[in-house]
Amino acid sequence: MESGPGVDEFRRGLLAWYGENARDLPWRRTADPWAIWVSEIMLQQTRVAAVLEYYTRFMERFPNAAALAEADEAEVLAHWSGLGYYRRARMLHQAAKQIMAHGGQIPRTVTGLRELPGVGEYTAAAIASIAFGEAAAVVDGNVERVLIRYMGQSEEEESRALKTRIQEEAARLLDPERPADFNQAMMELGATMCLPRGPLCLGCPVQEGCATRGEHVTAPAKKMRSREMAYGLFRRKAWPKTEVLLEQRPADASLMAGMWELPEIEAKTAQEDAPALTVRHSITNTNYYVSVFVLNAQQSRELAGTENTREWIAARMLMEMPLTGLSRKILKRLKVMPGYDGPGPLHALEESTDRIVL
DNA sequence: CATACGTGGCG
DNA sequence: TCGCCAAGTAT
Repeated sequence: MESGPGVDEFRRGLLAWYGENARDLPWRRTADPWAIWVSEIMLQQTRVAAVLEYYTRFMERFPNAAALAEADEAEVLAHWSGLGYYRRARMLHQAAKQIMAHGGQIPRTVTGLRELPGVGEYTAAAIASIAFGEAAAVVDGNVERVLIRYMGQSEEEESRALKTRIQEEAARLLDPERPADFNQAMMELGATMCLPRGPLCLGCPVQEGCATRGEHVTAPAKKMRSREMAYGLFRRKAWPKTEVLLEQRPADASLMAGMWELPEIEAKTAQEDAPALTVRHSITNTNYYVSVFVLNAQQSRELAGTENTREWIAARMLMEMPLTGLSRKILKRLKVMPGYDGPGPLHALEESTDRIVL
């Protein structure tokens, strides 16, 4: 009853392939549960390439749960700024506090981990297996796609039944001797070989037992909406004391609550000059076409009133602000704040930069 | 169970 | 200028 057809071959083939092809990623070089936990949260719905730009810097500042628990939320968000899904950062912060309030030990089991805010079925299984060796099968988007293809799928199967079948198949195939490697191998296979479109079946280690060799129906996508808007980059004082006007989103906003951004201005208002910058920014299913106008302190008086907090922020402080990704992007493009040189500590605004370039 | 939640890159 | 994604969770 233990192993159905082909299970041993599946495990052997997959693990051998993973041994040869695993990408060298920072969170694969550690056995520290905290480091693995942080990586799993950052990787939720987020590309590896994007996480790499944040992970090391975050871990240097918050090397353990205690460090994060002691930090202010604003600083946590500042280190997450641009990564998206900020609720993840808030929940991770809450979870760290929760752990420190209960003795400081990270739970070692799926059941225990599942209690933590921000840790769902996938993440609990990932941490339990990778950090603690529990034989729990992970099912993320990659694994789901791999298994649907591997098992085959009938037209009339209900989605609930399919989910169950995927979970069961993942558990059946899981190598109980090496759950950490097996789970990561499954995800790696989905991420690098069993691609959503154009799967690389010829190089697939489990091709032989695969029912479909790559067929996969994808759900029709939702329509994108478009919206035009404009931001004002209001500035005052000369370099290096330059300040820009920022506005804080309401604490109860559904989107990016409590984070700071440039003040929005009337998109239609006749601006004398062309925008200093135009960018597209898509959030969920809305494409924002954003124009940014550079304005002076005088003109800030023409701003519409708001309940929100507005403050003049020194350019050199921007790195420490929990900015929205869009405002961060704009401030970097306009060289009001420096970009990152990849992973590493935050660096201060360089003194060599003479003045704002527009 | 559907929906909201962010972002940057690519064709 | 536009569609689609990528290691999910909470409600």
